[in-house]
Formats: sequence, C-alpha cells, structure tokens
Amino acid sequence: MLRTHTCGELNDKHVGQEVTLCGWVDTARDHSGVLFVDLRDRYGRTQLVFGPESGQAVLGQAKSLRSEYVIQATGKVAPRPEGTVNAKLPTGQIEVRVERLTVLNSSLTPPLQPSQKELPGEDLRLKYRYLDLRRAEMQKTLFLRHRMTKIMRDYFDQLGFIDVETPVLGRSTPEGARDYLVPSRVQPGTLYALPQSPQLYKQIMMIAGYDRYMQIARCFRDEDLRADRQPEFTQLDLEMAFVDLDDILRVIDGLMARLVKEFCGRELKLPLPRMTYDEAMERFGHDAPDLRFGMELIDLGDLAAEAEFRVFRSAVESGGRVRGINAKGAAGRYSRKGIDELTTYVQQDFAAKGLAWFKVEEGGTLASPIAKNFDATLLERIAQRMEAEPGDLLLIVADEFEVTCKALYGLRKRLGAELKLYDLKEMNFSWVVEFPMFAVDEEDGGWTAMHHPFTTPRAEDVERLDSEPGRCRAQAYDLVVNGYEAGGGTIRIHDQKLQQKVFRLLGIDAETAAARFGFLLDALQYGAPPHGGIALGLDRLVMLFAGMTNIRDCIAFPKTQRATDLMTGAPGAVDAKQLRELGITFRRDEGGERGGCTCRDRS
RNA sequence: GGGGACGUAGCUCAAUUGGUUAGAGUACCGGACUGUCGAUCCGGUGGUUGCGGGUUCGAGUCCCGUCGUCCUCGCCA
Repeated sequence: MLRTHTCGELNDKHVGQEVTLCGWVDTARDHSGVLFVDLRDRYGRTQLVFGPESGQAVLGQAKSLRSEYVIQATGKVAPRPEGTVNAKLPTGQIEVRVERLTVLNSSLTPPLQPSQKELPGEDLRLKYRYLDLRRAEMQKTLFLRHRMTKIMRDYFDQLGFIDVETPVLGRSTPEGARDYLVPSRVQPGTLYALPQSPQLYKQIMMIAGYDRYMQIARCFRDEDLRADRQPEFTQLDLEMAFVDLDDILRVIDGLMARLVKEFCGRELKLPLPRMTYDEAMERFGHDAPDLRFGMELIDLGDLAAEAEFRVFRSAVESGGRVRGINAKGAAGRYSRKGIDELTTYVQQDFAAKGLAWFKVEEGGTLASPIAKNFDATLLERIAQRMEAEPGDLLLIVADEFEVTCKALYGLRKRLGAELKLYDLKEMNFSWVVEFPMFAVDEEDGGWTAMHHPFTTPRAEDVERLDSEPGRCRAQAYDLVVNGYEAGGGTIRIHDQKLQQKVFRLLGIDAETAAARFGFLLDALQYGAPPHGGIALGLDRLVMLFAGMTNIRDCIAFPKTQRATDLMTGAPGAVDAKQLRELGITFRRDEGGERGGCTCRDRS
C-alpha cells in the first residue's frame, strides 16, 4: 500500500506516529511561510501542514499543488495548536506535519470541484461523472446502496435463499414494456431481448426445485424516462415455492424492518398495513398512495346529483363521479391565479374538464364563482361532508371515475408538496393488495394483464374468469413507500390449464403462447409447485432511504432523460464491419445519417 | 408524440424588461502574507450570451426553427 492510513481515521490517539496518506488535494491555503492542504479521499479529509520544518524543497513543492492533484504525503501526526482545532472535521483534532511529498498525478483545472458549495448543472455532472462521484454526497449514497444490498443478501441467505444469475440475453415476450433488442450474429435475422425482469427464469427455478431464489438483477425497459425511472435499472428479485401471499409479504416485511432499523434507527411496526386496490383508488385515486399525510378524496356524488349545477349533476347522471379534496388552511395560499394554474394542470395533464373550487370564509360559508348554482343548504352539506373550516380550500372534480382519480391524485400530490404536509425524512410503508386481474386495453378494447399474464386469480375469483373478468381480483401485491411503487409481485399460476385460459382471455392464441413461452407451458406440466414472488426496485429503495427524489443520484452511471450516457456518448454508431456481420443496414430516413461507418465523437 | 422550465466567463448566477463598453462571486494566472480551514489582501486573464434564421436604427432580452439538460402527460405487464 502506498499509504498507512486513510484521510478519515486519524485522531489525537495517533499523535506522534509517522503516517503516509494518499488522496486528492481538496483545497490549499498558502500563507507563504506555512501552507495547508486539505487532503481528501472517500473516508474523509485530513489537514496537511507544510512549514519551515518541512524543508524548503518540500515547501516549494507544496506551493505547486492545485485542486485534484493526487499526492502521497508522509509526516508526523501532531495535535493542532490551541485555538486551531476544527470541530467540523472528524480529523479536526490533529494535522499531519509533512516531511516528504510525492505528486502521484497532476490534474487539469476541474470543471466541477467535489467540495464546491453550489451543485453544478446535471449535464456537467454526468459528463464528468468521475469528478461528480468524488463528492461526499455521491459517495455517501453509493455506500448506502452497498450496505443495503449487503443486508439484503445476508437476510435472504439466512432464510435459505440462494442467489442465482439468469441470462441477460433472452427472448422477446409479447406483452409489457418495449424491449431492448440485441441482434444475433450467429443466427442472422434473429434478435435477443434484454430482460424486463427475470420473471420466467425464476419460475423455472421454482419448477426445478430451488424453492427459495433471489437475485439482484439488472432489468431493461425501453420506455420514456422519469425522475424515478431509468431504462436500465436494478431489481431485488425473489421467488418462493410452497407459499401463499402472506408468506411473501411477511418475508418483505422482515426485510423492511431490518433496513429501517439499520438506516432509520427505529423499529418498524409489523405487519405492514394493507389496503385493497379498490380502497386505494377510492381514498387516494391511485394504487400507490402517499400515506404520510391525509387530504383524502371525498365522495360528493349523492350531493352532486341534487345540485342545480349542471356540471355536477350531469357527471353523476352519465355514470361518472364527483369527488373532492380539502386543502386545510390553504385558501390564503392560492390566489385566483394560483387556482387557475391548478385548473390548467388538471386539464392538461389529466384531461379533466375543469376544477370546481370553494374557499371557506369566516363563518363557514363557501365562496366561489360557482356558488350561485347551489342552494344554501346544499352548500352547507358539502361543507359538512368535506369537514370544511374557515380558511380551507375545497377542490372538486366532476368527471369519469378514472379522470377524478388521476386529477385528484395529482392535486393531492402537488398540494402535499407545496403545502409541506409531510416530513421529508419520514418513511411510510404499506401494501396494496387485490389488484384487478385485467384492465381494458385502450388500443383494441380487449383485456390486458394488469400485472403480468402469469398471475393467479384469487381462489374465490377463479369462476369469474369466464363470466366477468373485469371483476376478477389477482393475488398481486405492491409495496408502497411514500407514494412510490417500491415493488410488486404475485402468486403465479402453476397449473397449465389455468395458464392457457388466462392467455386466451388476453387474446394470446395457443400458437403465439407456444412460440413465446412454450417452455414455461411445458415446464408447468412437469410437476410445478405452487409459487410466487416479488421484485423490489432497488434504485428506488435506495433513493427513498437516501431521502432523495431523483433516481439518477443513486446510480453510479445513469442515463439522461433521452437515454444517453453523457460521459461515454452511448448510444453511438458502430463500425460498418460490425453491422455487416449482423446483416443490419439503416434506412436513410430512420437515423441513416447516424448509421455512419465509424464511432462518432459526440462531444 | 404533447405541455412546461432552463441554456450568459471553467463553474454558480446577474443584466433596471429592446438601448450604447454584458457584470458579480468563485475558479484560474501573477504578487503579498508563519496558523489557515469558504483563508485574507492587491492586480490580471477570461464571453461567437447553445446553434441557425428573422423583426428592429439597435437583440442576452422579442419571433421562428434547431440542439441540449430537467420536470410532466401519454408510455412503463
């Protein structure tokens, strides 16, 4: 080793020892006769002192040090003179009086400095990721991520799970997200698909008798990005045989309790609360409700039906819903213009027809441009239903059920943040269960799998498969943390006949099913045990435990919103020879100009 | 594919709403300084205002297009 200690470990117990440290020059303060360097590595910072006793040569050398130079310094650990102790630094009790200095490497003037106070623009951080990753914040997050996966592996190991790797080169499945495809050279005209999840492989592992499987698996989905979504992401994936839904939830409950104990220093009360999908949609308008605050959706359908106000009455008469939320004490926070913004928001983002609102005045009367369309008693009953108090702002959406869900969910989320209705450090865990088996496919009007086509219906709903699939509930469950879907899973179908029935319902004919996952249908006929599992979004979990709202900050090398890597320039053009070997040509009108013959420097 | 925000010195930002020579902090370069830790003090370099058009006597500012980053709807079993 080129060093005897790290930059984070020296303290007054080391005084008098000769040590050698290696690291990066964080800052240098030159006082002519004496010069200080804060030396940084991922363990911390230590102050180096160059003075007359270092010798003219070493002092002169030190004067040439600049930000991010990599140096090796040897000297004695000394207590800092009285009055110069730095309480902000764990190593602030001591300093190293340097006797020998080696510049291991110099550095260009860095475009971003790891210790600078203002965070540089994200494009710059991504382009110079190696500099960004030197920041303490990033190092802290990646270390948190490491500790979390360590705990996960230990936890599942103790429960008898085995870690099995599954292929990255697989075959495309018909449903779900868009696949990333990899052309085969050996089989011209065919392509592999990168896994959206190891779903089928882990089911095969159950059939093979490995009754407790886990993996921290990379998954790929070629869909548009969000603050909490990357095209390449990591799942904590697991599967168990001979279990029911409660067994899976209990295992994850235990894991969450362990993580919370380790990183939040408290006991998590188990079992985690459960809510049905229907209840979540009714109370919060979303299947991943943020339970850190109230402001639940309130149904006003019966009152709206009595109203003269046409917008309300016709919504109910045409089978829609009239629901609202009460933003307690927010009437003063939202001016007419502010409410207009909220209206535009629900119209543009959720296709709501409009937003009705009332401000609750002193004395409890409801004030609004639409108030004249209601008689006084009805207004009073609305106020009562919504538990309105002076200063409250009532926001009401009258529309189709789905629209009221989306719009009010959006409003609740937005107002929750704007009104700071929750503690940013709080962690709230819950389960949402009893998802519908199927949803109506917007494109062809047929049924589509709500979760995935291998999901088992609830035992009491199996008979509904034929008669009313829309009311058939699945043995599916989502883990929800602070309003984020942190993971989801199902009990799988282990009966080949039932599996084929579900495929038929989904409009996947026998031929297609056989071609796409005949191997699973085959395997189900060779003694498939009952099994089920779950996958947790690791990046999201890290984000949540780190108290962040951006998944990119929890990933060492993330992609931009347009799915590029600003550091490497990926994706990029490839050599013409590579394309020839794969039998690929690009049409000129579809990226032909990028399909050039050589890799292009995109910087 | 739709909606929105942003793009000015290496970096973080400003520029009195269209006005004459585009500023500040920091970084960088030079000088001073023996106890600093956001060191301080003095001096200096640094700009195709993302790019391309247009309107105007005059554009960082207005308009159109384009590129990039972010937020969001659709999308994400």
